[in-house]
Amino acid sequence: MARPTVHDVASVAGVSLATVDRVLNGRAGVREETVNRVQSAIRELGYVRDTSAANLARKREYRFAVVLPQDSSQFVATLKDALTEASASHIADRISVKIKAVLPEDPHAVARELHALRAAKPDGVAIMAQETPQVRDAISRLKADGIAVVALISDLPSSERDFFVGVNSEAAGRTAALLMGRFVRRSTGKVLAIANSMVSRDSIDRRLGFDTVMLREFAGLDVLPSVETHNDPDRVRAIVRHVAAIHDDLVGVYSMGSGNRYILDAFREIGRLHDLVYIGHELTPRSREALVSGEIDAVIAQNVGHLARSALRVLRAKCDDVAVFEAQERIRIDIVTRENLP
Amino acid sequence: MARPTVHDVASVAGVSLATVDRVLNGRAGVREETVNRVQSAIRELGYVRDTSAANLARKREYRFAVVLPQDSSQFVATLKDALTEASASHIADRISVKIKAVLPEDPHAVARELHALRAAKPDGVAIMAQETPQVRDAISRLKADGIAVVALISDLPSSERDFFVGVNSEAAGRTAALLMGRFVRRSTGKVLAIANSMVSRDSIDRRLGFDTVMLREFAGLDVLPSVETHNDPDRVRAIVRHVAAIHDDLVGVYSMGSGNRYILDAFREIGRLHDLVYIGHELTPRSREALVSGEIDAVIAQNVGHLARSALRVLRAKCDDVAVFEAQERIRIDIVTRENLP
DNA sequence: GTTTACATGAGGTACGTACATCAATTACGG
DNA sequence: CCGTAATTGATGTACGTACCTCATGTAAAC
Repeated sequence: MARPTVHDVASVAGVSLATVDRVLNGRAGVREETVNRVQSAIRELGYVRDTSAANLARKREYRFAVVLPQDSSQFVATLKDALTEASASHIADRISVKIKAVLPEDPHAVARELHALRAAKPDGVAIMAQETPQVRDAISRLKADGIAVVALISDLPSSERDFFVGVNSEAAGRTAALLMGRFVRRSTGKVLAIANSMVSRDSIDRRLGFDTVMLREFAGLDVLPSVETHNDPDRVRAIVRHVAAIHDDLVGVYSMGSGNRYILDAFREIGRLHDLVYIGHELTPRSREALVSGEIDAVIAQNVGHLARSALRVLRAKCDDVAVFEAQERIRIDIVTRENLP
Repeated sequence: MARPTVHDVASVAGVSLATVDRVLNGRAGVREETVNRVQSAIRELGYVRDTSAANLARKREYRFAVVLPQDSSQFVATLKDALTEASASHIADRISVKIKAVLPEDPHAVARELHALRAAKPDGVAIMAQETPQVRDAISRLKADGIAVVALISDLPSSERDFFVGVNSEAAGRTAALLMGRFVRRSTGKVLAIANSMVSRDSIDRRLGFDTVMLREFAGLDVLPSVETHNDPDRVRAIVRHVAAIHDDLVGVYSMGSGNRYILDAFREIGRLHDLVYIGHELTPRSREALVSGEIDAVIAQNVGHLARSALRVLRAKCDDVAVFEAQERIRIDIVTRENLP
């Protein structure tokens, strides 16, 4: 009835505690035959290591680092808060988290930070960055040092990262398209797709997903070529005025990046905010306000609290070489409207 | 730097380990002045008890029970699976979960089960049931026995439950209405609101929320009086045919309960499934299929995995008399479409 | 036969906490 | 000043695991 312990395993396998310990912790000096005996005893009893007791005995401390882009975006700020909160609630689990901010759009800065991190010998690193050869290389070195690595928000698929904590951007774009197509009441018209920058893989994938669904299901709506704001208010204003002037049949705006501020401001200035369907990404204090006021119709979001906790859990699992509980770590694509605001 | 232990507290407070222990565990025999000294030392050091070590020493076992309605609904089935999975992933945390199924719609059956549970002296109970005087009373007795109680899915607000794990039904209904209003392309028409039964508080609240938003924002759409299916396929078929015949301007269906099967079947029979906007509740294998095929346009859901894990976490927190991490336990109202299916 | 390497056992200490026992100190009423 | 009760200290054991040392066994190599 009670949970079996190493003692039970030892007596069932007919060996001493020390041998069970050697097998469990992969230490040398045990004949293969004995290893098998111990392992079948483990299976027979359904023994599972008591991680909390093990961590206690080990005085284990998980030291994690999170590399985030150092930009003023509210999304990154809320993510940072969530990480801080999550690590605070995890002090009991012996997890400490250091947050490192690096200049975004500079692959060398990220690689430098990752390189610097190696010296601190953390147990795991979560990285939110664009995939570049430099970053891939730095991750490779971290892995060589035996450090757990997870990609956060943006996947780094061709790197050696252990796991990706985030959502499928293409599906997020498809979801945005579905809402756009269904929220727009007219069957024809133009849709503006606007992003901070279209060099990031996420933006590209979102656009891809968006176009897929728009073409397939809402062929009457015409998605204009993506425009880039580069986070410049003047540029945004110019673009918006230009687009609105040229296309008198503009019916919707899809803001692919997390920065909605300047875009909203520009549309508000020309008094078009309430008659356009506006779909954006990420829930921030500002986008929340805009949802409530009806300026934004829906936001495609990922729960930052979930992201933060998930990243820490996955890193810990990778450190302990334990299977990740996939169902719990699958980040959902949240659709947030003014009525289901969390 | 390192986490303070009872030893540190003892030396800072200038008392022995035994005294700190007495204070921490609320045992008698310590002068009030000394208690204060110890407590200020705890505050000063920021000491937090190492729960895993404490549980180890205590040989603590959390024995929880979950009372669910014994119906054949897929939603309850998936919830049960999620609970089983969650408890399996929590064996490491010394949590064991017993699931009890009781006849739904029978307050006496629930009360009987709760009464029977008292004998087993569990540490906590999660209850999914309608609020009735009998249930309220039974909860009261559980609480008197010092058992932690959380309401699951449906709140039991005027009972003595410690916490509610679930979503605000009224907000869920509002969300459904927003999607209905925006998905329907015509500005006038009839909307059918259909439920298994309208006696449950959840259904009433959903309907309330639904009407609020429909009236406020989509006044052209007329929501018909709620109809009850009582889970009877023949009855459903009759209702659906009747409604479709009378109202040739039927544009949408809001299925307020979790059972979509018969309703979908009936609409499919009369060939109306693809030209009606269909909004339902809860993600089940069947509703998932219907989303993919386009028969259902959106589903308002709650993540059952999250619900299950949340219930267990909250019960444990209540047992340890520790604060609940609110942000993590807030269940979101998920909007699920074919494009963001989890 | 002796050396050597390897395999295993036996036992201890530690982690941070709980809990029990008993001795020692203090305070107070008579 | 004594007796008694309340308070506090000192110490030990336990929880399940990790990790260390030392002893002993065995078998192959020399």
